[in-house]
Amino acid sequence: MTTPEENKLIYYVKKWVNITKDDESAILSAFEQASIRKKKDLLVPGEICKYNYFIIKGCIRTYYIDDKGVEHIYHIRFDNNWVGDLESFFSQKPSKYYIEALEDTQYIRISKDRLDQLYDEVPAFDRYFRILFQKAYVNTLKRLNANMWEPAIDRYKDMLKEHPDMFQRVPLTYIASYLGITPESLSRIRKKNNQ
Amino acid sequence: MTTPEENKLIYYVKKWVNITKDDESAILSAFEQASIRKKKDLLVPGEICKYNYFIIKGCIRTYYIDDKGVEHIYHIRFDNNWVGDLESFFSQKPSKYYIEALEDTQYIRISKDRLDQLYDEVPAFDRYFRILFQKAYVNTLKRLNANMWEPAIDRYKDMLKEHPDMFQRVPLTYIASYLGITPESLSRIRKKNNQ
DNA sequence: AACTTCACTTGACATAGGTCAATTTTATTT
DNA sequence: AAATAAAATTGACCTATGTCAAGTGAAGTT
Repeated sequence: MTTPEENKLIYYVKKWVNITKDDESAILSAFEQASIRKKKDLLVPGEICKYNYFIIKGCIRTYYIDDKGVEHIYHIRFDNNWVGDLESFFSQKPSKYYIEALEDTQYIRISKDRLDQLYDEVPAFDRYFRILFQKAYVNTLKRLNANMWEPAIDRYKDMLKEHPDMFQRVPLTYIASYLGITPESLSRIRKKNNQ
Repeated sequence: MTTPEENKLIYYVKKWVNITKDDESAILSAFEQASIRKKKDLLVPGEICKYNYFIIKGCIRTYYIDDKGVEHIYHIRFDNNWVGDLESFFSQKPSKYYIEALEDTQYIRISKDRLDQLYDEVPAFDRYFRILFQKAYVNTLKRLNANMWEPAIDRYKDMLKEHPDMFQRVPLTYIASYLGITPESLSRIRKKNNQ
């Protein structure tokens, strides 16, 4: 009944909260499984973000395009991570973002209504997301701090250390945007770092 | 039994989740009320952040001091907001931050153990914090975006618009740090903005 | 009221990183 | 394999913001 794909979510939920067998099946039945091909969009600006996505395997980026036509990347996420435009998802108002697959990607997804239902059915799931958001918030504060007060080369070295896989799987242009610099600057930083 | 101070918290909790009268008293009994004078610290680096604080009235900043001795301000918060070093609070490991009163401040506080208890007693409180962290996360992403991709003058104008009170209550030096610039730059930006 | 400290402003100069344009390298498509 | 497109590099130059130092003003303290 439960595929290995879905069980990956259960595995990660159990890392943080206790759930019963009943909870497990309630959770699993709330998700749909799907996949998307490289370069295709899960969401484009103007659309409402109807789902919250959990990546089983693959790579997803979220970004927006500013007035001058420049892309700015918020997130690049791999296996076993959540993605979505939370703001649009929770308000059910149109999004400003693109959510795009950078690799062929398998995911599971849950709609807002279904998630709200699930929160009522399985209070532990409320707690799971409380913990998840808490961690996401702390991490984003750290990223903010690094972007405000650390030079780009330190942010680059940090990423090399924390996410070496990123450089295998994602073009440098995207990594540059995620780090808050231009591709040219990243190129120069890498050159300096290799000498 | 319940003072007006404590009821402010209940008022804000009720904005987001439904709670019973029993829940209300469970919540209220979990908090202690206290106050702190201007320029005094709720937390200094090396200490564990034992409490999460809800400001009833006053102003609190959180900041750290870098290797070069420069202060960097994360948050400046007024009445009806939460403050604390979440990372230290949840891990119960030593903090890197100062949490300091910028005005004489009344607050209520809750310890980690008591909060964990409360989450079990009142599942709605879990949900309340889920929603709170979710919002904090989205807001921090916006702040990150602004700091990465918008010029300082836009961030300044934004603050003028969204938090005009800030300029009444907080020295410009602190506002500059919060905006991610030096006091000198803020001074020049303000000059330019007035002409 | 005088003293001291802190907050703010201004100027001269420095620098990290951005911009634009050309070139090379790598990947994708036919 | 050739053709095309996309990604990455490099150089010359620019700009926003930082740094350091001096000066003025405002606020808190004795």
